[in-house]
Amino acid sequence: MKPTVHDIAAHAGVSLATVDRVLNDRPGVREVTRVKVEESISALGFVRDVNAANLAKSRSYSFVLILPTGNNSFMEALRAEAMEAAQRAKFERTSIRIVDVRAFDAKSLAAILDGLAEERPDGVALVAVESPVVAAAIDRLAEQGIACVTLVSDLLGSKRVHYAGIDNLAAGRTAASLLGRFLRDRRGSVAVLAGSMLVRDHRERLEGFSAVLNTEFPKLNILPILEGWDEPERAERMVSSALGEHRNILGLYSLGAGNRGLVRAISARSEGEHISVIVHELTNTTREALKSGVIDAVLNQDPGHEIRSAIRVLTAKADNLQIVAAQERIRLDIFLRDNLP
Amino acid sequence: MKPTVHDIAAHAGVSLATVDRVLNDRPGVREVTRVKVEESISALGFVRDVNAANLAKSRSYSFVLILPTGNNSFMEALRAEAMEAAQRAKFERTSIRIVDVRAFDAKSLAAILDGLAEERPDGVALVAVESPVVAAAIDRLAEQGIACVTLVSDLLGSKRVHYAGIDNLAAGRTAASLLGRFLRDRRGSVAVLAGSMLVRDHRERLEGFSAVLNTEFPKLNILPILEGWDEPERAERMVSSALGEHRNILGLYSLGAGNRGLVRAISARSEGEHISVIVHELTNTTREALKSGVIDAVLNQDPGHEIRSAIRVLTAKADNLQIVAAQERIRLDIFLRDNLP
DNA sequence: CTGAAAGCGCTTACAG
DNA sequence: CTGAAAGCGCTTACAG
Repeated sequence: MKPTVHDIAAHAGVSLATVDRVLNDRPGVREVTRVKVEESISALGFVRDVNAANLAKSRSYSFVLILPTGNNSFMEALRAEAMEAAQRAKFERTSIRIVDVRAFDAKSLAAILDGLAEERPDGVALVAVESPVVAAAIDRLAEQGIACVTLVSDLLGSKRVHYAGIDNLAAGRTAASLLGRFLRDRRGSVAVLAGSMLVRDHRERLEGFSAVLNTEFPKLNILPILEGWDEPERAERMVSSALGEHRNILGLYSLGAGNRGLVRAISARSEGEHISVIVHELTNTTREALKSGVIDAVLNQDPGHEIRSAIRVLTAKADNLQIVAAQERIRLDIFLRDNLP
Repeated sequence: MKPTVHDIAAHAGVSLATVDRVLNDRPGVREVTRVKVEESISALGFVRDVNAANLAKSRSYSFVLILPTGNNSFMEALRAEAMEAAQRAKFERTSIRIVDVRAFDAKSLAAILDGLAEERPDGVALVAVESPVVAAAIDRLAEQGIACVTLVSDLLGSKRVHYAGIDNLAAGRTAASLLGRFLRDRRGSVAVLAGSMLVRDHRERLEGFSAVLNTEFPKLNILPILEGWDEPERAERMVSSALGEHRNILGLYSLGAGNRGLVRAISARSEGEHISVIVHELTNTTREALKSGVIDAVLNQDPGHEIRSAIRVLTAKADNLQIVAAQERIRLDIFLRDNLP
């Protein structure tokens, strides 16, 4: 039988309360007593039942997820997953509140974070915006012992305890590697559609992409970056005019959003050979384009995994428990037409 | 405040025991009483605290994982993950026993399954072997209410409650799709190295591979399958002689194990242009070959995810709870040199 | 068919 | 600094 606190108490000749004090590192125990109890703990191989402890404490967790608004398909999916998770969490004494913030609005985000100092949730997950005011707000929460996890977009240099998202440098490198292989031995140009070079994710993807393409596939040259602001209409215009202007475009990497416009622009082409296209995030648009052959590959991050992971990590941090690192690593999914889920 | 059984009892004017009977669908409650309690439950929006219930029941889970022996890198990784999971499980009142069985030995596997009828674990996970005796043994356990989950290799037609593994047809299709794109427009042969055509996984991968290659990439023709029995030495010999015999081999798909031999055979070639190579499972060998450029892509299933998923599913089934389907879907990972974990 | 009481493994005031 | 008792939200004999 697994030993319980009663067994420890009996073995050490102390009361339950004292065992509990030692177990939880609470003050007010004489050194000799503490040692005695600790010896019993290791002698009997005691491991605390966390669920029972949480029940006794009436422990419940309260987390806040701060998600950007906007009609971006990916962010919508992230929000839907967050709402499902919130629903399931109720059964495990965990309450999850979803807070909206305007996308890329560092000031508002920081203000929301500061506002949480009063509510004192057990943890916060946020899609970070790269800004010193946000980092400072995260650090203030950290001071108070409120753990912050960055979601999708990281904020290095802040005191966030974990990042639940993909490695964007690796994503860019992977895109280049795939595109280079798809275009094996051909000579020509590659267009890149980004959202904005002000966003770290996009900069990192571009950096990884450029590095691999330039060193490993020197026959392919990257055209000036198209900044589509993640807007379908603008993306369509930019891609269309690029396709018109440069007749030797062999490949296209879309590292941001707005892929509806990109698909329209490519589909509108009446002539020319197949262009190899790699985009990010599996949405209805990209799924259909993958099936129809307009897009060759989709790099994806699983919003469900990101949300579940963020919550698991926050829960673990709240109780100072270990996480299973491999389980929390967010994969870069590569989808072809043939392995769509 | 979240309502508890006490609140339900008070609201319905009955005792805790009766609430419990209704909650757990136990007999011996008059219909009127049952209705009264159920009304209170929905009126107060009661949801049962599963952890508290498990504590009260002194509920503990006992699962058996049946894993094939052999020095296959993938199976070793699976076993290592199982042992880690067993370690972690102790903290959650779950005991996991790992049982060895000779690989591909249907009779022994069935005997082990039958032997479990006495032990009566709460659930069993096994790497299935395609055989009627195994299916029958799984069904006998199912009759007794012992849930079986197939791991890595499925057994259709049996009463297993879940399959924790990849879609092997999709894996084969993906391999063909990648290889076809890597070899864009070229005309030549593709070699396929399998373990054995007697194993369902391998047959399915080949089926998916052939289907896509034949329909979408007609310039590539598949050479007669090399059966390497998952043994490095034999694989090396077969690949070497195939490379010697067929001078127009452009690509190679290894859908089984024994990749150490394959890498040696390819590395030994002194002449000829780059051959595009796609293999299964990320191991030390394939990781290094990916880095050095001998291999172009690795299709992988995450053994850690498979083990954790099997255990989560068994736990859920043991208590008749829902699983989060998306979380339990085992992805087909595609690794290039650029997105290695 | 129904209920009062004890218990699962821990924690928390409170008293000393 | 230490302990006895009650309690977290459920379930389980046992009695009626």
